[in-house]
Amino acid sequence: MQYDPKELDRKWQAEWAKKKPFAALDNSEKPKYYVLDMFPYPSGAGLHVGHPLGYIASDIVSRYKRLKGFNVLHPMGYDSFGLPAEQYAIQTGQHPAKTTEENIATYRRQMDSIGFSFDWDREVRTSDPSYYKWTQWIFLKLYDTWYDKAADRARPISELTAIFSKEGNATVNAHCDETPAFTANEWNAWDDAQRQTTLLNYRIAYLSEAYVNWCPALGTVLANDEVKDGFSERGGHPVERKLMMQWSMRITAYAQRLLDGLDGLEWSESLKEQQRNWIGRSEGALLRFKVTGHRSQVEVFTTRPDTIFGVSFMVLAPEHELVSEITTAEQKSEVEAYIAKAKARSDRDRMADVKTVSGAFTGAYAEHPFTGAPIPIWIGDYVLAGYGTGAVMSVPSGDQRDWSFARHFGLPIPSVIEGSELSKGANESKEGVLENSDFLNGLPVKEAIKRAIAKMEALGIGKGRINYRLRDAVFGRQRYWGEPIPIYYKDGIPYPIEKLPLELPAIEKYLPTETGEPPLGRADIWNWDLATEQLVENGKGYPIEMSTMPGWAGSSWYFLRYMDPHNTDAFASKDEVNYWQNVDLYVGGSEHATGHLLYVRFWTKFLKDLGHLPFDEPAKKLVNQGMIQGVSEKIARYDGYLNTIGGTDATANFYYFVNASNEIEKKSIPNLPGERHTAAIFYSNDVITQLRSAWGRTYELKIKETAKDSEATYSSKSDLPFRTSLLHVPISFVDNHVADLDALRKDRGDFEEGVFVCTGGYWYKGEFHEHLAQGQDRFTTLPEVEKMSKSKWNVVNPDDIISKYGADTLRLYEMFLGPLEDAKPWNTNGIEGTYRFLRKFWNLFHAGDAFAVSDDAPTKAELKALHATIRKVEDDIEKLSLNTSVSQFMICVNELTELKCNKRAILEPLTIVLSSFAPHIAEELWQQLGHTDSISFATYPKFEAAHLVEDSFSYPISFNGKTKLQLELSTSLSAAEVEAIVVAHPEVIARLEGATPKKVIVVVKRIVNVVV
RNA sequence: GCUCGGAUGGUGGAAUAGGUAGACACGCAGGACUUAAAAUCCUGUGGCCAUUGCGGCCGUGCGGGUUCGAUUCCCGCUCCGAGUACCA
Repeated sequence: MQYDPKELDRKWQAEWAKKKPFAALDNSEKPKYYVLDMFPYPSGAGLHVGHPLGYIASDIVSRYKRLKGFNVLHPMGYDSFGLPAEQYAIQTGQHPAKTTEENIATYRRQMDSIGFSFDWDREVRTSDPSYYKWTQWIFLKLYDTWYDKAADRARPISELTAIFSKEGNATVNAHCDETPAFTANEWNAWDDAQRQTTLLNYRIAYLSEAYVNWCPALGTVLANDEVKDGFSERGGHPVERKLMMQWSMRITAYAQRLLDGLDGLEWSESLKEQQRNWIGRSEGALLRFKVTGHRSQVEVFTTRPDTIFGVSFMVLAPEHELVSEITTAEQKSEVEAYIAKAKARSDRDRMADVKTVSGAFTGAYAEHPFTGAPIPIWIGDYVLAGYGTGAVMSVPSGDQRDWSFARHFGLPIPSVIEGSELSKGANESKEGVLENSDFLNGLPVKEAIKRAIAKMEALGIGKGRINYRLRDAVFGRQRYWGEPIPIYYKDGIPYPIEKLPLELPAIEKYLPTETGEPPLGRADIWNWDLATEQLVENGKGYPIEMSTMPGWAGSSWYFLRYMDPHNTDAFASKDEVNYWQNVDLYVGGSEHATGHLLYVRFWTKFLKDLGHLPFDEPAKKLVNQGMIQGVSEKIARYDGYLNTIGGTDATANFYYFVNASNEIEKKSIPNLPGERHTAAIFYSNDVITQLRSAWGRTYELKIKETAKDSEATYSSKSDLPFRTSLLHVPISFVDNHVADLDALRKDRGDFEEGVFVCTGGYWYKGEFHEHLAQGQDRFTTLPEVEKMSKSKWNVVNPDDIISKYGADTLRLYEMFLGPLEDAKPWNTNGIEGTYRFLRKFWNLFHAGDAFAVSDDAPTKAELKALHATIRKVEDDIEKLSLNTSVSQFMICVNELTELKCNKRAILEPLTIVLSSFAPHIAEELWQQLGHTDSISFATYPKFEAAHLVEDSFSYPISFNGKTKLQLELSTSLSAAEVEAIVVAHPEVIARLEGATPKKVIVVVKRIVNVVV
């Protein structure tokens, strides 16, 4: 029997689908282990080779843990609400549910073909009403909760209203919006509308008017983590700031807990650091400055209250609410002009241009809280409205931005730290001693900060304050394909819809309405009838919220649903939650660091606060698999002789260069006459997918594979007028007729060269000519590593690998590429090696076509090979160092092949160890070994150290740390005995040339070092 | 700018706890088998020098340090990658 991976894949995948050996048990005495992958958004493109990397790793762990006796929960599902399906729906009119369904089918087929051991009976889809019923339920809990800072946890609103009716809000220490004080009597006298309006200031899910990231092209608002450099993360459309009524989540209430919780997590340091930076805690003081001649005060946040005597001016953000109030008549026009200018600048421009200093003087002055000195108040766009209080006390001697501003506008720069050199820039160091600072003089900075805050608090002008960069998360999206927010409005006041799920209504078109409402504004039946708790025709009930939830809503709790996916009474039963607890190993991409991974922690802590969970972190251990990048071959040089009909026109020789930003740079070739043309070729692996010329023509090319003189033409699905496909040709073929090519060869060893024959045409001197040249045009490409993406023509599909080598080879090879967490370009260079390994493994069991395993007793060498592997693989899986496990398997099989080992006592346990990596071949051989049950029910073999004990060890003998010879000595010898043998050894004596060693270091079973 | 990673042969990458640098694999070169090719197998493969023999020297981005001994620890650089950015 020959190793036939395709047949084994088919056979065992069918068997697993039928017998479900990977089902997690609901009521088990076994210890649990929860291995979770980040579930995918099912895009139309399907999986590429990068996606399965993490899934393969987690699958290996899952299968291993089962062998180790754990009840393993290893589920998979789909994050199936989202923008692309909706965009596609807008273009085609197809319901997003339909395309989503189709995409899921593709994903499922591809995942099955890799042989993952998911428990598919637990699949979840965030767009399924039976799932989002609970997303909506959690939303209502968030709506019905406030954050008690005193108790440091979320509490039901009912407990808040109870306090209000007894004591008003004076005693409440809540994380909330600014709310005027009221008494119990006032509260009790209010009508419901007024109470509800007030409560919105306290609710964790709340409606408020706020500046949001508005993306006009997408017609929706976006959360901060969905905006990158002023553009939407999806689609890359410009984003602007807009004041809107919006649902938000008071995640800021959890800022400190989200920060503290990181310490106990086994997540990568870089990921924890990203979250820490995103939360952005800074300690300092909040203090108020009186504005001369006004009742209003300017409040500022500073991390350096010690530099208070270095304040020489203040700057407000242009949007600051006090600007219009305090600006003097003389300065009014200047200030207004500046505000107008600042508004016109997009965030993008503002960010790109951080060097330019700009601002305007308001004409107003504040009073220094200690000296009473007048401090001019300016506005400037380097102060952000959204951070701190939107105003700063400027200390030009201690802050570079303040320093630049002061320099630009000729404001004073008083020194407050001894020895500051202020002619070239500010002194931002936190080391140093205060000067010119009244009661702070002579104190070191850290001490002065404490003293300053104490004094401010004593005088009642300020207080110590911790500020966070983290913003509340905008929750509403003006989209169709998301969870409806279960809220109706009565006189503009929001109320919850308790009857869930509130299902997404059908609509005709998926665009916003003509009046600018979200797509749900197109639904005819989107009113709520209170009496019947039913949807009713618009106008017959209360209008329902038209925005939907963001993509991160469904993914913020999905790990809980897997525990009990079919429960209709709760998101998951208490029993299941208590048994499975949180995720033991979570595998996914680091791009979710400040989005999903923050939100899921937030919701977990929230649900813990309400008593629904016994833990407050979703995942104990998290591993980020590195991105598998694609390699795009880009033309670095192209030499073409453009032949016209009837003759060769060598004057059209041209040359171009594709630079790093994928732009084509024209380069002229000295001493060669003619017009210069440019072109770019994109291809993946062996096939060029596209040739675009700079003059707008795309060529179809017929390729000559010159080495074998066979012709190959590739057709394409593209609707481009001409189409290109190329094969590599051996470098030796290329007649390098242009001198620069040699320079290129020297610079880079990784280029490819080829020749193509063009049967398309080209534009020359304004005329189109059919191209008849054969084998004349030459190109040189350089590979460039970039993200694998459809638009870059560099996607490698796992299906191709599987159909050629089978799933086990793909699994092993992806692990063998390198450390799981490293980013690495995809290449198939080594795939033959892993395939060869599997065949060698198979051959251990077979003699010719016959299964031939003997029951003879194993030798010591065979046992050693086996047990070294048992231990190494076990250690490696715990560390997720899976590339070295694959190496170990190769070493072991090489040794067993050498030993001609075909013994059951060795091969059977080895098959179990390998089964988590290469399950198909393992199942087959397990069956051939006579087992009827799936190998996933086997037990991981026990490592026995005795088999690795050696009688002798080959000591490396080094002189001054440099190894010179080996001595085979018994391992039972003591250090002193080894030393005695070594110094008496003739070769050692010869090397010493009569000298006496100063010292001999012996580390038993490791090394001997003779110091001369 | 700041934060966090990283730098080892032609390539991907190994190297418990400071203890034989380069495991394993690819590629390449030579050989066997074959009409031929594929597949398979064998041998070699960090660099330089010597190869009539043993061998010798250098070598983990660069410069220092600690140590009997440093890819590993410490100090100072260079370069690359990722994240983040007027955050007061």
